[in-house]
Formats: sequence, structure tokens, C-alpha cells
Amino acid sequence: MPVAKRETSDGRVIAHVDMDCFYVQVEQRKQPNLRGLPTAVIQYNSFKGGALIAVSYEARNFGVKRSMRGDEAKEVCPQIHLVQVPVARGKADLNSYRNAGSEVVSILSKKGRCERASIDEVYLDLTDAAETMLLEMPPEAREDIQEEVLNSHVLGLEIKEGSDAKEEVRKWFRRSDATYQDKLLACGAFIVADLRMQMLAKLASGMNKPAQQTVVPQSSVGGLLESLPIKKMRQLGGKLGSSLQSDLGCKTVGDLLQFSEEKLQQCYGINTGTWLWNIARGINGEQVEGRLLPKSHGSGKTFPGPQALRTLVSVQCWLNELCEELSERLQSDLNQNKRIAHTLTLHARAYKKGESDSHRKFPSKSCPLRYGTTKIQEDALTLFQAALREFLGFYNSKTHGSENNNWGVTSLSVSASKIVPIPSGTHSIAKYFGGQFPSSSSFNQPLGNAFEEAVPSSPSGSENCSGLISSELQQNYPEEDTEIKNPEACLHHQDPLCNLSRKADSLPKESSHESPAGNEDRTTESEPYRDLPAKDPTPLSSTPSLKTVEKKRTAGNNLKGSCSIMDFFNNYQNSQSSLEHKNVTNGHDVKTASSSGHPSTQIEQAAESCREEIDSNIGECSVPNMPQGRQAWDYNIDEIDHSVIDELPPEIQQEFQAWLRPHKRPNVPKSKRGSSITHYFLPDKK
DNA sequence: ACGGGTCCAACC
DNA sequence: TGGTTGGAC
Repeated sequence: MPVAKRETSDGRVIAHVDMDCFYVQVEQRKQPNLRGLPTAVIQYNSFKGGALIAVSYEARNFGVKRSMRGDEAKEVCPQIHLVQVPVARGKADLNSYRNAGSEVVSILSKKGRCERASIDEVYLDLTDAAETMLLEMPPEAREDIQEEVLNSHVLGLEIKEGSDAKEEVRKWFRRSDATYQDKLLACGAFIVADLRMQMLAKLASGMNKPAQQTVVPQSSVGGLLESLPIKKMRQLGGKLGSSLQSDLGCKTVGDLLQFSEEKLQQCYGINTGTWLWNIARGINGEQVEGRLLPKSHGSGKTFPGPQALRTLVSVQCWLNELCEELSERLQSDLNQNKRIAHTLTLHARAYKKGESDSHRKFPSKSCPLRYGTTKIQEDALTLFQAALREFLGFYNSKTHGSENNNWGVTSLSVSASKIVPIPSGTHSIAKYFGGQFPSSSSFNQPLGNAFEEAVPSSPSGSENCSGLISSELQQNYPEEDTEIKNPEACLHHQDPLCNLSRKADSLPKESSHESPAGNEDRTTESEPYRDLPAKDPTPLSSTPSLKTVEKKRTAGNNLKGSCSIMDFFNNYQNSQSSLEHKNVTNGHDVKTASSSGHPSTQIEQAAESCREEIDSNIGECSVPNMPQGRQAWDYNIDEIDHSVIDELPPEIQQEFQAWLRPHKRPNVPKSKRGSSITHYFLPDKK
């Protein structure tokens, strides 16, 4: 666990924790006999021995590199142990790594605010803990300094020839004439060393990296940046970094110093320009976000070259797998963290045969996320079909149809975002969602935005905004029937015709005789309740049962999206009176409730059942977000005497600090930039 | 045909 | 504001 610590310009002590070859460490914990041996983790054994995605330091010593194939690694290092990434549902399953990453965070987060940057990378703000330690046990008073600490790299500390490095480091940490910030930093180093020992115990694997802990005093930042190659700087490893080199002639971060902030802004925009100007000076005002949980979940897979998916059935097959995984993760997020995702997005890559630009853009599509594996699968497929039609072109689809062999999908992924916590005190709601959703409790409000463009809202407010695609799906794949029961048939050999002959027949070939602009969509709208759920899992019929209609009326309020739990709270906080809102949500006048937001979801439906509980909680909602509360904050920040800040409650201090940080500004529109010579310097505009 | 994710800024 | 895209790691 190599760790770099640094002080930011505002004097905070930040640790960057980067678990190197993390996947290997996790696998070595699973198989302790592999500890200390040259090991690599690979994905997909089939092609040239699989792709290496993590390499232990023992293996690196043999010249094994990431992005080698397994076969190459064996050549370079015959004794290497290759461990495969776990596979579930025919795809890489990163869950064990994700969970191990959570373990890491849970240890680190005891010492300070954590930001989970990736599966194996965390930023940790140790300022508070370091301050406490400085008071209780200042470095100069320490007699015992751990080995771990003495092994630190201290940037800027010269170790003279023949001198004892550890002694020098010890002296550096303990020197009494150090600045306050360096003493704080020293404390940070002690804390990190301690954390690393804990991690070691937790992961129980060898410490692989030679340079395990690096301390970066403020005084050495300048020298560091002066010689740091542009490309090594975070965020500059890509096109921006290239542009900096080719257009401004910068080889190192320090070379940026010669350019004014204005110049950099002209070249790269107001925010990037300021950011560049700052980082050249070692200034990075970004604070560590106190966020332990991911903002989204995704599941995807690539289908390189010949493996490309060429039929709707095989796409559906794989989408089902991806959605199943996603749904599982959403379910655990709900159970463990009491969070609900609101948006489902589908991404794909595809090529079209016979077109010169064979990899045209495949549009991504999103829609409100309905919980329940089957729902997610249905919606994902519908999104895919919408995107595919766009991809193929509305007119082309008339002649070729989407079941043609003219396209191939080379990657698929589904993701869930807009994840918000269930308000505290409503845990019974979580319980409500904890189990599987009975399909009977659903009402199919299939997809909002994805089709709104194709299906204009009727003036009355279009209670049913589903389009042709989804309705075809519903009809051709009535529940229970649509499910591909045996995905393995698809998974093991990627033959799309996985015992689905009947279903393949029922695939929507209809799309081949549909009108280009999607006008036909409207015709299906003539059955207003077509998409409502049957109470029983029977195929949907075009003549809805009374029960169904009833369901729609009660739950129908939610169709306008004003009644989700979160919306409920948001609206409240946006200064609507709860009474007023309650009237709306409990009433049957859908129109007045409609303001914005998502069409209905099951969650919202369930929310209705829990409304009383929410109402009782809402009374305890904090008031500061109410208008009066806001006004209290409406003064000039510059007029505040900074010395009082310390006396404010921590929360307010934080808010105040936020004001002192650099603010992002909206970027200047292109038209304004393009008028000058500066557009010549815009990044990578060819 | 460098995989599978995740996050962010910019654009519309 | 929110969906969509592109980029970065």
C-alpha cells in the first residue's frame, strides 16, 4: 500500500492511498499459498492466455507487465501463477475486489474523511487526526518511532552518502525547528504507518511495493513539479497533457509557470486554465469529498471482433445477464446503504457493415429505473432497441430491419445512477424494498424520456407516454414468456440461437414495416391502459381489467413524477408546505401535482404506502433550507471577520471553507472564444 | 481486438 | 435542469 502524503495549499494533510496490484493481493488472500510468489490476475483465459490486469511485484521483477497476455507472461516468467478473475454470468465479476476495497475504506475512514476514488484508491484527509496527535504526542517528544515510519521517503530530504537513512528520517520527523505544517505532516506519517499495519493485517499479504510511504513537505513541492513530466501529472495523462506539450511546449509541470492564468484560460477554458495555473504552483484546493459509496453502478462487457453480437436475441441474452448483476448490486446497495437509484442507462458500441466509418456512434439511452430484475431487463432491452433504431437510421430500418446481419454490437453496458439515500427514519421503507418485488406490485410505466421525443405528449398530459417499441415488447414478450430461462446456453458459446427458436420467431420483426418517423407509435397510444400491469403475471392484454385501471388511478398520481419519496422531501425543502403537498399527493388531480421529475416507479408506489410514516418524519425536517433560513445566509462573504470562523460549528465552518475554495465558473461559449487566435490552441481540435 | 468500471466536464 | 457524450484513470 504505497501512500503519498501532501499538504494542500490550505494546509491540510492529505493521504493518497493507492493499493497497488490490488487484485493480486485479494487473490493472494484467497489463496495464501500464492503469497510472495510471482502472480498475476488475468481475465478471459481463451485468447492467448487471457489479459493481465494486475501483476505482483515479484512477477514484475521478471519483466511481466500489465497489458501482456497470459502467454507472454508465461514466456517471460514460466513459474508465474496466473489467477483468473472470477466469472459470473459469463462475465468478469469484480465483486470480491469491490468488497475488499470497502474493507480498506472502512479502516481508513476511522482516521479521517475518505473519498473513494476507485476500487483500490482512496483519498484521506488526516488533518484533524494529525492536529490531535500533535497536541497529545508531538513528533519531537517521540522516543519510539516505528520502522514503517522510518522507511518513509521524505521528498527533499537529502540522505548523504554513507549516512544512515533511517536515522536521517528519524531526525527529520523529530526536529523541533520544523514548521507547524511539517510537524502536522509528520503526525500524518505516523498515522498512515499505523493504518498500513492495519491494512497489512487485514489483507494479510506481503508488502510488495518498494516505496511504500512517501512524505511530501510543502517546501519540496516546487522542486518536485519542476521536473515532473507533464504526462505524469494526474489529469494530464491524456489529450490535455499532449496539447500542453505540443502547443505550449511544456515538458514538465514546472514549465507551465511561465504562462499567465489568462493565457492558460484562453487556451483551455476558464476552469481548466485556472486549474493548470494552480497545479503548476502546487495549489490544489479540492477538498477530500467525504464519500464512501459509489455514485453509480454499472455492469458491462465487450465483444471484440468476431464475438460481436449480431442478433437481437443474443443482445437480449447478454443484457439479461448484465441487468441481473446490476439488479443484484442495486439490491445490496438498498439493503446495506438504504439508497435508491433513479436512472437506468444503456451504453453500447456497434459497427455497421458496409459503412466506411464502421464504428459509428451508438447512442446511449436512459430512463427511470424500476426496481426488480425483470423490469430492469425489459427496460434495458427497450432502450437498446430504441438506440439501435437510431443507430441504423429510421429510414434504413424500413428496408433492412433490425434483425438483419448488417450490424454487430461490440460492447454492452448498463448502469444505474442518481443514487439517493432513503431519508433516515424511514427504514421500514427499506424493509419494504428489501425483498423481491412481486411482479404484481408493478405497474408498467415503461420508459419516459427515451420515447418522449418519438411520442409527443398529448395535450391532456399524456398519461401513457410509452411508444411502439415498448408496447411491442410487452405484446411479444408477455411476462414470464419473455425471460430467457437458460442464459448459459448463450454464455458458453456465444451462439445467439440459444434454444430460443420460439422466441426468436417472435422477435419484433415488425420493426421492419414501421413508419420511419415513428408516427405509428401514436396508434398504439389509443389503448390508454395497455401498459398497466396485470395484477397477475399473465400476459398483458389490450383490454385492461378493472383492477388494472383502478391501480392506475391510485398509483397514477405518481405517473407525473411528483410523488417519489425524494421528490416529496425535495419539494418540501423547496419551500412547499407539507400540507399543501400532502393534499396534492393524496388527491386525484394528477395535473396539479405535475411539475417535473420522473414518471412513476415502484418505489414511488411503495412510497405511497409509507406516506403516513414519512409525514410523521417530515415534521422533523430541518428548517434551514426553508426560505427564511436561506436569507440568514444572504450576506457578503467578504465582510466576515475570518477569525470568527473557528468558533463556528464544524458544519458551518465547512460551508465557509467551501466559499474560500476556487469556484468553478461556467465556461465561455465557443462563439466568444473562437473570435480570437486562441482557438488555435484549443485541445486537440484538428 | 487494453477489460470493466467510475467519475467528471462540457454540451445541448 | 437533465440527458448525452467524451475523456481520464
